Amino acid sequence: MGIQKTFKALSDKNRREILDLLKEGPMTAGEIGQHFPVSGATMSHHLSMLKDAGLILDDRQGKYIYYELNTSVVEELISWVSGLKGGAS
Amino acid sequence: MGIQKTFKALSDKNRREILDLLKEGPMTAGEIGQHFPVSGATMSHHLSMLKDAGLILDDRQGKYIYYELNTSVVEELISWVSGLKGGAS
DNA sequence: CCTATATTTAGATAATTATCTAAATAAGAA
DNA sequence: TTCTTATTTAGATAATTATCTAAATATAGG
Repeated sequence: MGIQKTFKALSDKNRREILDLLKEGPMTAGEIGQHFPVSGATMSHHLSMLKDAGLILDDRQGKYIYYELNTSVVEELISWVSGLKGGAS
Repeated sequence: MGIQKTFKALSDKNRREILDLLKEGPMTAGEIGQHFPVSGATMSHHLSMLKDAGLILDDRQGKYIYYELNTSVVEELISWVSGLKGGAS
């Protein structure tokens, strides 16, 4: 994964809003898509970037793919950002 | 400022490395530039984005402009990221 | 197997961004 | 003022990215 992909993923407003949505719990790609004025293909692309960055996990259940937050990478992020405050590297 | 500019600023590796450098203390644009294989104009552009995001502050002293970390925006960032862990929005 | 639904992948295009060179601005020193 | 140095701004270009439509894949249910 790496911090580069994480920040790239978070640099898009739609993707940050997807994460916000997923705070409420797992949701299918289609359900997530209903909250945004973009095509399913575009939504799939955003989900793919978030997944590649490790920020979300996917879980196929039959026809549906459920996405959920992966908070373990959030820890890594907080650690990086906190490092900015910490003082000399 | 806003979280959008902050994440956009952090989505570039060079800019994150500039912040890393500035952990050691204030530095002029020229000194920062020496650490990267880019032109002065490109460095100026990166510094401008970091400044616009509120991540650094500038302080002209004669011919030089010193840049330094601005940790107050780092707080805002940590808060946003922590919100991902926190539970329902 | 065939059809319908959910999602992704492929390919194209428009917008954004990183970068460069050249020119402009700012400041100190001769 | 003129020259030199530090930095930014302007304008152009190449690379990246967000988005779309159309086609492909995956799965469930007749």
